[in-house]
Amino acid sequence: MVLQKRLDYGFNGYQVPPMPRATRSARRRGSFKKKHEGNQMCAFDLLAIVAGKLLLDKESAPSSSDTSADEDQRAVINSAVKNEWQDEEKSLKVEACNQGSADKNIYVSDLSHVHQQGCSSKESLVTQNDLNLGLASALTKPDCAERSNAEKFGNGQSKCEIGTLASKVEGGSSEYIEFGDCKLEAETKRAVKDEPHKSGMVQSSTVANICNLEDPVVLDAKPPALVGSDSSAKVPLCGNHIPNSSYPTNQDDVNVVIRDDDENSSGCTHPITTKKFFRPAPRIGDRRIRKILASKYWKVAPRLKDATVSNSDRDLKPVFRKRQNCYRHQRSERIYPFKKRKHFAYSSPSNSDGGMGCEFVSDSSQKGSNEDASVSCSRMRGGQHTSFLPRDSHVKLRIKSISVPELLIEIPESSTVGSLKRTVMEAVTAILGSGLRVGVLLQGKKVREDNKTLQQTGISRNNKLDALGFCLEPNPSQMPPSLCPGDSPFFLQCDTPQPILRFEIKYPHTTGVVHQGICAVPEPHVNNLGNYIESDHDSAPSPTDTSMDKSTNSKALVAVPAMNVEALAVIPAHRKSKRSDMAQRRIRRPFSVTEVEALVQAVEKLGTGRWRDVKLRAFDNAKHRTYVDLKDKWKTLVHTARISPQQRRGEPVPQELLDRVLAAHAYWSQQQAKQQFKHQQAGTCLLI
DNA sequence: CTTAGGG
DNA sequence: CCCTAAG
Repeated sequence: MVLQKRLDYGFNGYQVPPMPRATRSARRRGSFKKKHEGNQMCAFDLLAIVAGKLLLDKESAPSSSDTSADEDQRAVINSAVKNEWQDEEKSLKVEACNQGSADKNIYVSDLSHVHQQGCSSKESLVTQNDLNLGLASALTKPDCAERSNAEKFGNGQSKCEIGTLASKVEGGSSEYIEFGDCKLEAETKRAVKDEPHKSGMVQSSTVANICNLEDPVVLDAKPPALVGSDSSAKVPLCGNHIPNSSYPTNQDDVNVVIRDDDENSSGCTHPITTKKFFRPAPRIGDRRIRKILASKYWKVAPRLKDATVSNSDRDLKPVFRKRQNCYRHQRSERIYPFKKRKHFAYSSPSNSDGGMGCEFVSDSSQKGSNEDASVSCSRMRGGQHTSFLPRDSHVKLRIKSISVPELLIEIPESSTVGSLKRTVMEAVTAILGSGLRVGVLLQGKKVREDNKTLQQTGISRNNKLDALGFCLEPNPSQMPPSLCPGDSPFFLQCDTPQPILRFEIKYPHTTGVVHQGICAVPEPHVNNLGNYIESDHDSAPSPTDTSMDKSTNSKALVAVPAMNVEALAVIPAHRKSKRSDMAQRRIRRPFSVTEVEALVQAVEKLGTGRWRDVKLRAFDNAKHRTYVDLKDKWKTLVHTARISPQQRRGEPVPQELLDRVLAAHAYWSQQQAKQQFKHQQAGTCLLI
């Protein structure tokens, strides 16, 4: 059992931080380019990552808030939940909604799917004020004592309503770990984060296993996508619209499912598993990121290695380390402007955007409907294609959801929040940057014949397109040969038949608040993971454990038919992944006169060749000013001082300061010249 | 990582 | 501000 953790994210105008700067080495390799600009992750991506897998539903929220509507809505949700959790492996449910404004509600849950409704699951959440996201992880495939409980819960409470848990957990204590602008609830007791001051709020979460697994077929006929059918769109799914009170409350049940931190510390609940899974990383590094691709790792972008660089600090002399840390920290604290990510939902007109399920709409006048689809992602509405016009064969589809690769992340408990942020960001960046491919699913089956026409394939406006879906898959071409599917049976056996990246946040020591990963992993898999993690992430996992629960696989397949390892080989891996970029240009922050003065003063004292010292001396707490920035500023100051006042721009710098700049510059230039002269002298002397 | 410089 | 070469 991997996860009994309940996580909560409270998003409130979440601003997506930019990808971390590329490391120097990365940049040197030319793997880091500005072209990445504009490909920022959105909060939702972050969530996806954190959750390991998730499903995001977006619903247009009508203004209506009447009770009966809510009831209906709830029914829909319940249905959705039921479907979503059909598979035991699904362990997370994330929900979010855009408060107040009745335009967007987002529900996120497991399955590595992101359902998009309306158009913006891919839209930056940043733009959505008052957005709250709630994520709850539930138990997964238990094999210990809790399993029985879980099953009991799952079966007995299979009809558990989505709001039930919310109400159950309500009032529970919770601790949050700041995570970006969102908070990660470390405590397991509550699934819902309530923000009273907000007009809306995250309303509820669901726990895995609450649904019976008896009929997997149902998924095919009734994909998750359908959950939020039209009717649901009429009523806000989240926020205060749904009275929590109306849901049964059963704290006990919640407890059963959700693991408590205390339990973890004692380690009695899942002694073996947990320990293996979260045992402290030997010495690999402060941060390790593992990405597992179905049966193997997806090689993490080179820069991820940088994360381990910090380890070397330990070997450094204290002073030196301090210095490095200082800068590292500084960099990590850089603030980047947000840019809407254009990854899937809005870009790549040539490819259908990834998504699970889509909506076919008759469109007699339009062609290239795929483009439209990407722009207006919305829920598939079964049987809504009523207005088809006979003469036009074009199909218009709206991709409502998308499968998000999973990631595996491991990070020491002692890590800073900042490093956590960076880690996640790096992982996401690596994934997104490694190239994704779109897979097409029909009736739950992968459509591999790229050359077939839509009609031949059965994707036509005349057919029921309920089961049409898209998914994102790692691009094989981006993976190291050794990591290609098929090479290692190991992961093929795991619960993740699809080339999804498994992402987990792990805390080596089980004493902390959050020890559990965020995604559900079957026990066997967990063990393997544990071993795996021990090794360097470049090494291939050893196929030691073959006792995987195949039944799990099948379930997973049913639930997530989109991802099929084999499919990877089918699709040509040609396109050079347009790496979505990782770092973004920092926002421009003009120096204030005060800063200039401080700079001038420091330079007067230290000279022009010791920018690090200048930084430490005068800008030690200005995390956004790097020594390079200071150096550059000095450069511009000198230039400014030399040009006529009329040519100067921006906030005028007092002439007095400029004079000092010139003076200092002249002085230190002279000193520098002298130094060089001395060196030359010495050199010549030696030669002579 | 820091510096120094070009862009 | 970014990017790189160089130390």
